[in-house]
Amino acid sequence: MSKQPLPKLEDVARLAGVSTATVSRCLNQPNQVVEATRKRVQKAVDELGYMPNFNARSLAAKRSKIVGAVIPTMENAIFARALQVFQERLTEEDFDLLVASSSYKKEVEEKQIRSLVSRGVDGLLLIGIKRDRKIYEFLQERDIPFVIAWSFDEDMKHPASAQLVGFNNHKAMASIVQLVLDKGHRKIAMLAGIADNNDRASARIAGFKAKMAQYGLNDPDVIECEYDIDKARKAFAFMRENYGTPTALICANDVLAVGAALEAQSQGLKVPDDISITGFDDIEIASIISPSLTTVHVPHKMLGLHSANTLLANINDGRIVSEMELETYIVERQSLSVPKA
Amino acid sequence: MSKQPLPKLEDVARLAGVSTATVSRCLNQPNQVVEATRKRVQKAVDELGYMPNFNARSLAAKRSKIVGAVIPTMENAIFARALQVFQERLTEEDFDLLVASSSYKKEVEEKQIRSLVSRGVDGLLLIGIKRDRKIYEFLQERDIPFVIAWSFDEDMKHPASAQLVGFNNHKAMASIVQLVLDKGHRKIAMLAGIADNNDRASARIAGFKAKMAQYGLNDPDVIECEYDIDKARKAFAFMRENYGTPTALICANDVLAVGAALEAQSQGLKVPDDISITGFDDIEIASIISPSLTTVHVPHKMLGLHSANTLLANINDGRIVSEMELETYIVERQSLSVPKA
DNA sequence: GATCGCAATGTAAGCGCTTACATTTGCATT
DNA sequence: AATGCAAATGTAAGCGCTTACATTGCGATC
Repeated sequence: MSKQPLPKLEDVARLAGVSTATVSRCLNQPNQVVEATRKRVQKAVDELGYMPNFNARSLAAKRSKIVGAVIPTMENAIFARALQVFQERLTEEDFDLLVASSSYKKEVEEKQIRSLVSRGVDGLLLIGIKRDRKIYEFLQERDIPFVIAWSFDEDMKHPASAQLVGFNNHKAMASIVQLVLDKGHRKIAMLAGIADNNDRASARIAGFKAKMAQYGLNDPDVIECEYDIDKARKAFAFMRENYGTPTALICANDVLAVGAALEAQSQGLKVPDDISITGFDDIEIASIISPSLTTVHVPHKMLGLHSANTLLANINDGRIVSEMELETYIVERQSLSVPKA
Repeated sequence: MSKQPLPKLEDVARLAGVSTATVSRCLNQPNQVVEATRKRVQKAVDELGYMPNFNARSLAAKRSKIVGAVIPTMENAIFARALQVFQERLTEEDFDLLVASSSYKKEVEEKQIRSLVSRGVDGLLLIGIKRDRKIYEFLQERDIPFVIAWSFDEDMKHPASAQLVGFNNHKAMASIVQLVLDKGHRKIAMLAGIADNNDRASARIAGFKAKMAQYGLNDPDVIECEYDIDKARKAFAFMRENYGTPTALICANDVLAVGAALEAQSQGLKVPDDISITGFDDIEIASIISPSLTTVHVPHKMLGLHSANTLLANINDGRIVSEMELETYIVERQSLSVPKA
């Protein structure tokens, strides 16, 4: 209750009989201070229970030791887990993490980015490439290091100052479509994510269509749907009613695939006997649902880890790792088989 | 590249022909400024693309508009989702969120709390009650509002300054054990969380044992296990080998239950025919695994929302909501049935 | 029209640090 | 012992805001 004033640097300096500059150096560049002094200061710090005020430090030093992350949502395990690793890595270097989620909304994301920058973050983690040019300009003007994670599609324009840590969504999707085609499927539809303002979603759609076109299958059925199990169920039901039932359904992520599989099963379809379903991401749920999901494994931990490393290298040493492409691979499980005769 | 100096409050003031105090008021208490001036200032702000420096603001105003959260992990969907709601609510009030995760480690958590406080957070979200007295003293000395979420067990000592938003873990666990007993099971074991330094885990164990004791079933088998599917599988295998197979297995959360169910099935046991399994949390996976899990529904969104509200009421208006007990309920699905004859 | 009271605005002192620059110290050289 | 130089420490000017307090302006009141 008393709320006695907290000790500040000056108090430590006085008690230790040194100047504030020396105390500050003890805390920030200890090797510049001779051992005897350092010990004396440390003693004073302990005695007073001194803790630095990071806001004052950030203001004076113009660096905050805070990194910001704007992700679509923590509800999808793929982001939650990547963020977990990202945060753990940051913590190792004494950085803290400010998180914001945009719910895949462009304007929200923009606001969040500005807010985090106002907070003085030393770096920023962003998901996906596609966003207003003015945001990138904004970031560049202020010299804020940022990494763009998750996307790595050649054809995508990205600002020179960006650092990429991602995978090729187009290619990964095409590869699993190839697998489905190899199994003999031709009547293939896609349950996609909302492509608007989402380059991963649109790259996956493009990958699907491109591969289909290679087999002369033009204009395949594609329905866009939010990443939500219930919405996926409804979307799948809608698809069956309006476009008929494909022999294989490609889903833009595992959440959609789970929704579709559940709906298919509750409509009496056997998966994969009556309909094959594939996912994307390889989150835990993919191996637990039955039938387990054949899906594209996205290296989410690596994404989180390398994003952190890239950012830290830039912030701490000015080292720029401009691009890092990670590999995906297909995990074959039970939800994909050859089509019924 | 240019990195021209960013406009500051003073620049805005000069351009608008007012004092810095007036600009500051426009930004923070606009109603104290007459409309004409406000417009003029707004124009200057737009013209310069001015953005306030939050570190300077926090330093001067002694409030940061940042709330911190230390959670065990984002890997468990129950926390990720609660955090998502928590963050969304904070964003509505222009607060940002600093997150840290402790991996259930006491010392890590302590360090994180100190770090967040050093950052000048206006409030703190903590999971569970049990922690060193000195941490609570630390928080009280600094007048940091904090809410303790997830726990709400009567017998637990908690500091007067704490605000609780939780549910009764003991009671909730006892209730599902009751249900299992009602089905006729008597050979019941528990796959528990690590009780050390985790009051939810220990309360759940206590709830289990207390209910068992009511039925004269003393010293039931309890194995503690980290919340991880693979570890749960191994723990279940270990349990069978060393203690035999119960007719019902109570799990301290859904992750453990899923692990146990998968292992049981891969060992040729039918769930629930050969062994009933119950979970706790009711995360998405519980309804997706087959057989779907009978489990305790934990109102994670409400936990996130009310934690945010409680904190905001305290920070913004000094209003103290000291306790808020949320209800859990059992969701009956397929993994629990009567024991085999 | 002088007086009062309140609302709007201005002045300027910090908030608690960091760091450029100045000064002192200690030590090797001569 | 005098000299020089680098390493250690000190001095003090900010960093970009907020806010207590002082001042000004303006309509209402007598």
